[in-house]
Amino acid sequence: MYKAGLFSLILHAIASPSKSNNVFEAFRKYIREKSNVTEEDLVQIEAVCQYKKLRKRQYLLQEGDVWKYNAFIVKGCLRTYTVDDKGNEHILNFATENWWTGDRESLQTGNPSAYNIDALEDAEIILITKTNFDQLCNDIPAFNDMVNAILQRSFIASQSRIHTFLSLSAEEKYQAFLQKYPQLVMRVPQGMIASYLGVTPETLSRVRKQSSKGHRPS
Amino acid sequence: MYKAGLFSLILHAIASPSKSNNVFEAFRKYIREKSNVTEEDLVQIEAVCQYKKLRKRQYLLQEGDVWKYNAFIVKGCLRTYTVDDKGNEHILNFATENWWTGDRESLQTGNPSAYNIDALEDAEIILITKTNFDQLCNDIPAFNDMVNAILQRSFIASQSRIHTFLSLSAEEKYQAFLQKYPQLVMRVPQGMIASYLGVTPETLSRVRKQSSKGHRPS
DNA sequence: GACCATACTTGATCCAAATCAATTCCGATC
DNA sequence: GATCGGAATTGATTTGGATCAAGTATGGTC
Repeated sequence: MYKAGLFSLILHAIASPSKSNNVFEAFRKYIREKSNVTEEDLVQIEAVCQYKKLRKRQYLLQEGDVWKYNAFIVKGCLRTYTVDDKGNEHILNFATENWWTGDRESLQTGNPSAYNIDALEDAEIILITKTNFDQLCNDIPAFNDMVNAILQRSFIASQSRIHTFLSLSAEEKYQAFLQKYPQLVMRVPQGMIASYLGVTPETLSRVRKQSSKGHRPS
Repeated sequence: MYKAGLFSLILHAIASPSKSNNVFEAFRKYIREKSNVTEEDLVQIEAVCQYKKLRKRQYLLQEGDVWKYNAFIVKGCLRTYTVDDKGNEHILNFATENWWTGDRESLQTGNPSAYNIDALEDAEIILITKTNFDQLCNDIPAFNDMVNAILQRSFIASQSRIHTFLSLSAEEKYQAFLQKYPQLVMRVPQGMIASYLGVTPETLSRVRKQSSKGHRPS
């Protein structure tokens, strides 16, 4: 245990540890695919990247803390959620490999976050502070464009999720989720999917039973 | 009637008609407040603006059409909504003075829109085609920054609305709406607010009755 | 391989909100 | 100022999903 802690300290201290090379390679690949940055730009980007490991159940952000980064997920699965008075969790989103996460609102305003973010699986993450990130956006137009394209897509997705709440039943929301995020269904506990859809675990369980009856009655 | 049509044709034909001067002045004011564009930039921006009037109930966009603009509202109130199989309307958002509207998804993908946008009151709108708009973003960094800031805020707001659906009751959603958009409550028919909140008009009516009992029992 | 904690299922009951069905209340139009 | 049509209210009833309460896997740990 103590050894592991020491090792990760070393990882942080040295510039390009062997382990995180793979990590950055995944990040580089992502950026190359999504934008037209040059190799020199990539060097500048990597220079401000921090590497972070999370074990399952560990927090990336806790309610009440101010969020100061942009977080890119290299490996693993995280969730953003709140806990209400009655202790119920409400999941705002999941994020897996090649997605970004964090609390844009807290980042923007500097106010304490209303959200928790934790790891559903062991995870590896790249963090860039807001200051550095803004600098990158200023210095590298292609990076800026990429960031805006991502934001645009996020917004469109969230509009579509709102529409889901306005117009679909529990069953329909689940079917839509299956369509949209088939990989997540395998990775995420069912109760959390229920929470994401805004229904109880019991309801989702029944919905699944029902719809399995419909298809292929064996 | 015919006269009015002729007049608006003339409005379109000439460069800076007296009437739309006021319109552009409102737009200029907005941009000056929200960004650091120069007066020359403003000239470039205005050069690509189209002016459009809508009467109450008129459509800005109909389901199935491809949306090609960014629309700034100078005056009036519009809504974006869908109609489901049973004929129920689901309102995704309202937009009033100094807001932008349109369908980002259709604009982005070039696919036919799933949404309708129409005017709840007579409205005056400035339209900029996607092509021109992208050009402005390229040419004028301050304009680009403004646009991204707006998108950022829209995303944050829509996250917060999602949270609303996950965690609040009908009554709580209405109270939150009152807090967030007090002006809209006066302008928008109650049934449409119900639709925006994802409840029936009957439920909203009862919710209001209940909560009025609670406060100041006369 | 026994044990425990956590997730999932299943059943019974309850409740918030939907639906169905009249009124009543306006604001626009003649 | 009478009339008409859409909006809001109100009431009665139904219902989808929540809640409460056991069971039943299932995966992780010793």
